[in-house]
Amino acid sequence: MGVRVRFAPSPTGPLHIGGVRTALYNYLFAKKLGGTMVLRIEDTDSTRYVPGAEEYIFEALRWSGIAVDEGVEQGGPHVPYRQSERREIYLRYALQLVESGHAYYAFDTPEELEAARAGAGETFSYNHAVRERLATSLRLAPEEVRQRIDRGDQWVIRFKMPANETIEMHDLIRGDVRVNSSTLDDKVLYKSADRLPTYHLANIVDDHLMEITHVIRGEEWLPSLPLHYMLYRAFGWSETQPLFAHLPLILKPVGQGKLSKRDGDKMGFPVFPLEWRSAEGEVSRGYREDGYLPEAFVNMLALLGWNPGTEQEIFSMEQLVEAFSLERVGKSGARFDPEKARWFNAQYLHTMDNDVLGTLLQPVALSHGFECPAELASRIAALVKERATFVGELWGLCSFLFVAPESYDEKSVARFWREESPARIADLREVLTTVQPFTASALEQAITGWIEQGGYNMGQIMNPLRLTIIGTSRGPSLYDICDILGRDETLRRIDRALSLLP
RNA sequence: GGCCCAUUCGUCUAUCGGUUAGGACGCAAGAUUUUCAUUCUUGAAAGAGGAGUUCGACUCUCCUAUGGGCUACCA
Repeated sequence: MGVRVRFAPSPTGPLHIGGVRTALYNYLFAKKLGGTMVLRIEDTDSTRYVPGAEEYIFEALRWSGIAVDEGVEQGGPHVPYRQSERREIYLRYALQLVESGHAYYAFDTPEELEAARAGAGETFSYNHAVRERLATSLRLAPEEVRQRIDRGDQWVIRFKMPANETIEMHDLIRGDVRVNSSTLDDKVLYKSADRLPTYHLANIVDDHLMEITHVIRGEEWLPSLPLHYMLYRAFGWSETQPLFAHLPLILKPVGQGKLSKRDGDKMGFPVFPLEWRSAEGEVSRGYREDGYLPEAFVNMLALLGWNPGTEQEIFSMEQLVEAFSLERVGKSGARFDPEKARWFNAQYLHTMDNDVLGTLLQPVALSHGFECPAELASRIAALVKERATFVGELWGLCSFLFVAPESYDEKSVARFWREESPARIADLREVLTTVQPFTASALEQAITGWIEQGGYNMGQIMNPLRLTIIGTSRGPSLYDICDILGRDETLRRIDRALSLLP
């Protein structure tokens, strides 16, 4: 049987980039091995359900280019893929565990547990040491248990974690891990209040039923791995238990802790793939809306915690699939670096097709009131793309081609506009009236020839000339600029500058 | 507090007992350019500390420190 992996997010809000990376690694692993990628929605906490979160997850994966083979949207042999629609399944399995003696009913109310915790300090643990004394089916007579349930008392089913047993586990990234079962507590598997399982039960049951072969998830799940091993054993599924790989976490760029929703706004970079508007109207930035190219975003995420073992850094999705392996995923948490994210985007932008960039530029120009033919837009894109990090910067880098300068940058004037500049530019202007054709190469020839003839140096002439035409001292080749502007506009701008500048 | 995981330049990382510890981002300098950016070259920059094991440890073991995660009727 082929490899089957799953990405199983909880619709409690927008997926953050750590989640996207987990999905990505699952996807790369599956595709590399010709396997299947399953998307399962783990909405077993009715109190934390956030409307729209599910659609957000789907769209984020789509935008990132992470294709799902089976799931809520695409269906598959194990429908439904939304856990809230699988309620009966979980109850059946929870009951099976009670019957086999691996789990038990507990009637403690949340308030009672809270009181117990408060009384015992932080050390209270619902485990082998205390369970016999609590209100559970372990202590209560069977009739009373039945009575309480029939009466409608709230109950939960807890896993009966054995005492003092060494649980030996294996992780594809971390190697062997062992832990003594006495340090573990009796986790709730199922709650009567909403007739829904908790993560642990639903997870194991679904991974088993959906024939998942590899569980690739965040490191925050490592502490519950022993429980999951014990659950597989209790069900008698150890033989077909999936292999586990726990991914290192993505940490804040500065300070302590893992990357959180709030870091983005605080430090000026998105932590979400797509923009998200909360019910309260709060807006969180997204990579897509910030102008990142999905290919760059994915490339950047892939290298955060994984490396190919070579010095290659730019990878298409196909190349990532080809190069990916869990063996080369790192063990330690990776601090997120917004600067490197920008660098990746710039790399992709610089190699983007000029025609494509041109079509992106056209609507922006139009929004500023300028109709820009495709061919021209493409030329302009070629001229300025290497100076940009984001598509959104393109307009700012080329707007001078559409709008004549209203004023002249003070610093540039102070630096380049000399006493003799007006006369020389006026002389050069006359040369420009005769250049034929008015193209970049002809202009270059004519202007450099004139400069040489006059015994000037390039900077002495070109800098003031640039100032008159675009109003600043920075930008692409002036010959190209004049070419695009055309003779009339070029001369008009020079005349205007000569009348305004000292 | 308890349990688990981790620890190489500021950051992401390579190294799977023997290397001048390599690359990338960022930073600095230089070159190119009419300017700015790009590009190229160069530079500064690292094995947490202490014990072992070994002819030899960044690499293996232990301890300490630090960082991270978990410790819910959340995932």
